[in-house]
Amino acid sequence: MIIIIFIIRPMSLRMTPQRHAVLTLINGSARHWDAEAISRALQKNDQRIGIATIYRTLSVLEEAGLIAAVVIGQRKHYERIDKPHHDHMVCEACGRIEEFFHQDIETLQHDIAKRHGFCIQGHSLVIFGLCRQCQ
Amino acid sequence: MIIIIFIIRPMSLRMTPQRHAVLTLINGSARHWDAEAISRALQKNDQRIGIATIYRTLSVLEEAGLIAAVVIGQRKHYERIDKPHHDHMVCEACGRIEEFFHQDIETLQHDIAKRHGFCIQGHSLVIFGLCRQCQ
DNA sequence: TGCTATTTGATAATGATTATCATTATCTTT
DNA sequence: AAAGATAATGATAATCATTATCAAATAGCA
Repeated sequence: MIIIIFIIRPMSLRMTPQRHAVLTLINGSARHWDAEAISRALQKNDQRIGIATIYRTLSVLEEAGLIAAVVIGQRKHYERIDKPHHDHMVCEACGRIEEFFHQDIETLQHDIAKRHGFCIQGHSLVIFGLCRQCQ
Repeated sequence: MIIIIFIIRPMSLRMTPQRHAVLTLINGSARHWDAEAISRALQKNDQRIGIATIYRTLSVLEEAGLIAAVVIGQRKHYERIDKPHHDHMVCEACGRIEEFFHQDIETLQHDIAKRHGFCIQGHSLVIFGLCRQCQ
């Protein structure tokens, strides 16, 4: 599955070493990344990529459907695209991001949106508080 | 109720004309405001307040519990504090923000957080899509 | 290999927000 | 009403995340 993601790319999207590095990093775990974190992590691997390129690359990869973006707090985060839909719990103390999925919540969201005559394109649900470790 | 909100202020918080203007504007309707919108609206009323003061005032009023803040998209919005808890549906086309409340969703959120050993401090639920008018 | 169009990196620019600082003003006491 | 202490303002500089610019580099195709 991961291999397929690497090989398939939209028409005219070039696979540069920089894009490959970002994609590999993001697909290497379930973690959520912001641009800064990606830059730092790649630098640690002796892969120095300009910050402007990081932002551009993330934007291009997202548009191409190769990675997923989610806004948590006031910042954009990125994660691998092959995860099923989920929402987030964010620890206010340590910043840890946990994922969750609850079918009933999904369903009720659709119900209430329909009741408002609203055509859903997506949703963002973030529960913030303290994780188990920080309590 | 509104009158009480105006009169009661935390110790050492001074009630300047600027703060009064912002508070009055926000409490004048159920609308959601960002800093820029507030600045523009007040200017229209010939109340010219520096943008730095708008930001400061919003921050102070929020901390004092006199207004409520909510992050929608990547920007902070402010609204009157006397509304019951609610979440938001945001139209991607026109920007309109509708409010909703669904007790079952609230309950299920508590359930799943508990299951994760997570101590909830709050949550943010934004459904984005197209409102009735924009479809 | 050559060519074309895309992409990069460094840096400037942008926009939302916050910090700074001299000046102003609120609020309490006298 | 005046004085005094301290909070608040406005204008502008600074900060930060992000985007735009542009010359140089490079991916990918013929």
